[in-house]
Parts: sequence; C-alpha cells; structure tokens
Amino acid sequence: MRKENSTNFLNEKDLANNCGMYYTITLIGGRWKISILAALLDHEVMRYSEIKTRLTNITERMLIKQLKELQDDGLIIRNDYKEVPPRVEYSISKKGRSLEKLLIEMQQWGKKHSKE
Amino acid sequence: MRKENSTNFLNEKDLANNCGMYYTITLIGGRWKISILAALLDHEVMRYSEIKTRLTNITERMLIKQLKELQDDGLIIRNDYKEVPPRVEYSISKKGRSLEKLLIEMQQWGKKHSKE
DNA sequence: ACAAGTACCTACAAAATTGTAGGTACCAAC
DNA sequence: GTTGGTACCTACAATTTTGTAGGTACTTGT
Repeated sequence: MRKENSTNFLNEKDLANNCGMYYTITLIGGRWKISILAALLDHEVMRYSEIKTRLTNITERMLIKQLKELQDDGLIIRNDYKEVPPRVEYSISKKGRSLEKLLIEMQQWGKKHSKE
Repeated sequence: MRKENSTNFLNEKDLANNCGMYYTITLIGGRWKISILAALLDHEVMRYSEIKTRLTNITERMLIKQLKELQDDGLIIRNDYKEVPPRVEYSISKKGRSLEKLLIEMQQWGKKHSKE
C-alpha cells in the first residue's frame, strides 16, 4: 500500500538507511509497538488473545498489523500451532530482547520529563 | 488541525500519558526530529539556514513544523534577534541535552541491527 | 526602481496511517 | 443445525502526516 517512489517514501528510506537512530525509531515507533514489546518482555510467551486483552484499546486490525511488522523486523517470534481452534503464541526474539535496556531508559526518561 | 475527540487522538494521548516510553517516542518520533536534535547536539547554536543546509532533503514546511514542535516540547530553544534581514538561532535545551545518551544508544543499536 | 537575502507562512494536494464494520475457517459442544 | 471460540482478513472511511508551490516583510546593495 505504500508508493515506493513517493518523496515521502524515499525520504524515510534514506533516513532509515543512513541514521541508526532513525532506523531504531522506525522499528519501535508504531502506535502500539512498544506496548506489545513491553508485554512480551515480561511474559516469555503470550497468545494473541492475551495480548489483545492486555492492550485494552487496540483494535484487531491494528494488533495484527503491528504484530506482523514486529515479526517482519525480527523483534518478535510467531509460533502457530496449527490447531483448531487456532492457537498462536508470540514471544520476544533475541533482537527484541536486546532492546530492553533502551526501552527501560526511554521509560525512565519519559516518566521524569512528561510533567514539565 | 487535529480532531481532539477522534479515537485516534484519544488513543495516542492515552498512551503518551500512561507510558513513559511512548511519551518519549512522541517527542522524537517525527520524521526529521532526531536529525535536528543531532545537529543541535553537536553545534551549540545554529541558524535556521544552517539547519536547512544540513538536512538536505527537508522542505521548509517540514523544517518549520518540526522545529516548532521541538520547541513546544521544550527540547530546543529559539532565539529571535529581531533583526532585518531576520536572524534566528536554535540551540539545544537542558531537556534536549538530557536525551543525548539515549540517542547515542539508539544510534548504536540501530547501526548494529540494521543489517540483519 | 529593483533584486537579493532571511526566516518564515498559507492553501491545497498527495500519501500514509488508523478506525469501523463487517467477514472467514475450522471443529466441538449443545 | 446452530452457537461459540480463536486468530485472523477485507473493503471502505476517517484522520493525520507530508509534499508542492506559491507568498510575505523588511532592509541593504546596485
């Protein structure tokens, strides 16, 4: 759905390629991504429905979308048991786990400065 | 220009209020914000035109917009000399400077993981 | 009188993201 | 044979972000 030759697209791609910070932000900047990551960082494995319950305001469309992107970026792992009714478990990947320290610091910075 | 009662707006506000990480991301997540912050973190003061020259692909509309948001969020300081022709200098604030460590870590993480 | 330089601003259009409201498949239990 | 549960999907609409193409004010230099 993205136009791969729009100025917008090219600008973003350029930034992500040349700037480590921006690349990092593109991975965790989606609306619900850090919420999902935070959930998976302290749960080892979670079923789709458990994540949905935890993120009270998210819609299914958004949840699926963000999960898929996190998965494509290698931050989380999807495990489909191919059962009926479906059972799918998500867990954090090694790459995802390596973000933990950063996320904690972002949490602390945010808490400290959000009331200024 | 934002609808202050749209689901979209409320969801974002809710996240920013309740989650330090998300708050942090909203401040630095704009398309050009970290580029601007990075520039100001290693220049002490920069004129508007200097920033524009450094961010080669940015348009004036976006530069002004991102500068204003960074200023509203207290990360940078605008100093208007009220001269003609205009002279306006931007510099990093104390709050902005306190992000430096985090940004460096994001840079390192990004550099390390962007080729996986 | 006219161009040049600086730091903006504005209306409109294009593109991207997010939300709404439905639907699917499969099997088990009633 | 209808219902319930799970993890999705899809079309469309609303919202938001970003880009394009112009314009402004003021003064100095030519």
